[in-house]
Amino acid sequence: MPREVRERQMLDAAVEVFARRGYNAASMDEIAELAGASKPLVYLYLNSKEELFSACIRREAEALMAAVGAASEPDAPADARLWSGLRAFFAYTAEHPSGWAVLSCQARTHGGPFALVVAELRQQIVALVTRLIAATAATASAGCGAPPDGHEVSGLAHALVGAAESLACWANTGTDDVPSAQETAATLMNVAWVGLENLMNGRRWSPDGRS
Amino acid sequence: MPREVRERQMLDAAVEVFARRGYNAASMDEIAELAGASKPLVYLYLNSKEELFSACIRREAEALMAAVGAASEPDAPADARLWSGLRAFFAYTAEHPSGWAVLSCQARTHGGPFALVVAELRQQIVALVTRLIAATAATASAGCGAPPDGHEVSGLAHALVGAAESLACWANTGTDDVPSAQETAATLMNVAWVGLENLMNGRRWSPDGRS
Amino acid sequence: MPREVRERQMLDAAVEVFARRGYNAASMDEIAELAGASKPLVYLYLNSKEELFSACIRREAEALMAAVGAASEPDAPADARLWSGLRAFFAYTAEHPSGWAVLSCQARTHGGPFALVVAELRQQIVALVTRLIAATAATASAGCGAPPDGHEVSGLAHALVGAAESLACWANTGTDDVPSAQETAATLMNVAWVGLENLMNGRRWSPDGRS
Amino acid sequence: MPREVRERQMLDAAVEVFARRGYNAASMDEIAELAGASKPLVYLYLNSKEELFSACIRREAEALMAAVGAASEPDAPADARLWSGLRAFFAYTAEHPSGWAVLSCQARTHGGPFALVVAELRQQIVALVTRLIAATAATASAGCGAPPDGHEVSGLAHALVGAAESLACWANTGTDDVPSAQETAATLMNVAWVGLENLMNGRRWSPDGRS
DNA sequence: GATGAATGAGAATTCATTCAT
DNA sequence: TATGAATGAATTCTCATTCAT
Repeated sequence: MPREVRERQMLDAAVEVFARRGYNAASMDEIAELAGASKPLVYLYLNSKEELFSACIRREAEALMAAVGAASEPDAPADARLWSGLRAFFAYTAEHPSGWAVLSCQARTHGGPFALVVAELRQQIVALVTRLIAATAATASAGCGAPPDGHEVSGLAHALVGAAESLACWANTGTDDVPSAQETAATLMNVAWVGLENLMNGRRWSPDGRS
Repeated sequence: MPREVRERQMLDAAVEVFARRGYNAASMDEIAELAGASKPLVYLYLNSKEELFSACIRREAEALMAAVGAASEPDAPADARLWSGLRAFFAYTAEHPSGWAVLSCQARTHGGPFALVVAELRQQIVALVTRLIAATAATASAGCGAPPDGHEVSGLAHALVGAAESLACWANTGTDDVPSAQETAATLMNVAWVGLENLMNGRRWSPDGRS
Repeated sequence: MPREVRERQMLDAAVEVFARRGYNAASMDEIAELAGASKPLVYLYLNSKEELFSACIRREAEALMAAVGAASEPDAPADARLWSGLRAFFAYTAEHPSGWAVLSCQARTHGGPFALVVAELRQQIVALVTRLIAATAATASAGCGAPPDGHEVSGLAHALVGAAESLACWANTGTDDVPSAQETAATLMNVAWVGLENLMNGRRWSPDGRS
Repeated sequence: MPREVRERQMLDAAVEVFARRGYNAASMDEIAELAGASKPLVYLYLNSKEELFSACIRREAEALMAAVGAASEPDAPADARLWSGLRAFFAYTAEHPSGWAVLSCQARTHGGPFALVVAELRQQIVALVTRLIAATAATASAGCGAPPDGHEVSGLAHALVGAAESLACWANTGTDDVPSAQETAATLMNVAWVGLENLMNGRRWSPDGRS
């Protein structure tokens, strides 16, 4: 069996086991067994548990970015692109729960290199969303009001991404009657869009009274 | 030294170590040392690593709920209560990063009993937020429009809680220029409030055209 | 069982096994078993294989130096002290073959800290022997001839120590009809003493003709 | 590439690696890589790690014997032959430190077949030296005194060989200001020659008084 | 003649856990 | 109430060795 195939099998198995057990509790024995290979072979190809984990994170991060990136037609209006991206994000995380679990939960609980890769991934996504929101705002405000405050747009993007992450994570834990992926995407989109509109119109909530 | 004090010290130490190392990598040796007690004593009081972890989760969950609950004066208007709750939530998680880390990250990565406790906690919070939003909506809509759809309110609550969780988690990782707790609370409040208002006014975003 | 006793047993076992198998082939399992303790206990007391080996070397080096040092009455004439030292050296190495094997063979084949300790031990012994030879020379030459050349004395000391080491090592391999310890000591003493006398009298061997 | 050449490369690599790492720590991977061949080929030619090691020892032992043997013109006087042999020995060991390290250190730390080959080598050298010393003695005593005692000659030979071995070993460890090979040879020659002379003249050192 | 692919066995080390005191 | 002493069971990782090609 050629090396490439074996390596993919190993990564698949590793993602699965890391997601199920967490980094520390995941044993190389279990990974090797699930991959249908012997432990020495895993070490021959992937050197160590840390490198294996690292490879998993990189692969999953790239796949997720690719999935989200592929969803948006570059020429569509910004809001449509945001919508597509959200749907793709929820669809992908729903279809690859293990990969998403590794990215969102496991990788973050480890300092150093792992967290960095994930932080970078998140940074990219936030930047992308910020751009989309800003573009949406520009489009929408064309005929109506004040341009939005950059800082607030950024805050909105962070909140949106945070909500998306958390909801995706939550949806994958399974047991509850969580809003479906499609529903969730719609709600988020709604919040983002209407929130944006209000921001443009200067409507705010403030502790001491309504704007 | 009375048992109660010792036990608290142990739980404090355990929360700290679990947060720092993760469940598996946390060693009973380190916990015992940090607690200033001998290992057999830890076992005498808390039986096993799992029970110790479980006790940590329960204590932290209750403390968080208490902090959030204490923040809202029951007679204040709903939006003020939501605002207070959000501020309390961010304040508490910022002041107890270890406890929050255990709740949000460590506990979720372990199947079975642990995740259940956390799920329950979340359920309570979502329910609370849903009530608050609904009340806010009722108040706000008093003189203006249609009553909000329960399902959508629930979606909004989920998104809000998700965003809050994720942002709190993110804020605790520290290194980046993350919006401050106060700022974040304000942004979330804004989104929730204006989102709500729009929902009441029937304004929606939909894929095929603006409402 | 008190810790000190256990630790000594462990060191005894370790010296034995290191001597028998060599550093790398020695397994902690075998050492623990021979010490009558469990492996974790060995690690608890002696931290790692390297530290265990290091502790063995230090202990054996000190014991050897002590044995040789204790043999010589400081007020005896230098040649008597050399004689006592040689006998003590051969007696000790014959009685503690494992310790000597570790010092002479195993420790030298490992770079870094181990070799350093052994090198230091050897340095001390060579220095001691050099002093003794020089003193012997001074005594002997009192009424007869030229003072010996320091460099040659040093060379003689090196050769003597080298011969002693090698013969002790050889004697411990056992199987052959090797000269007994006592005999060997006598031969070496003879060589040293007469060699010295000749050196003082200026008699040398040279390639192109006899002295 | 013809088999013979390959085999020599493999042995060269093996000697190097065995010397550097010791028998157990030497890995067949490293040897194969250094030899520029694949591991299966090494196994095809040399069957196993033990056989490979054995082959190394045999080759190095023969080469050393050959070098020492080639140095002495059979018709020269015995002392000149001893002198030539010593110089050749020190020259060879200095030029082939890895080979000498394998012979002197690695091989001895392993029981069974390996030690035997080395013991045999040593036996041959001791025998040769004994013959040379005896011949030297015969020559020297021609006109002067008692024939030397065979047992003592043998003791002298052992001491001489031991000193030579140990000094060669020591010289290869490098770092210290060890007497140079040439110097060492001279010192040893001197000791041997004058020791011998004294033996012939019946001068001895004895514990209870000078001869 | 030569090798990429593969593994069973065993190495050091750590940990949760329990007695005897 | 408190602990020093002790361990069985796992974990990561390495290595000599063998096929199928």
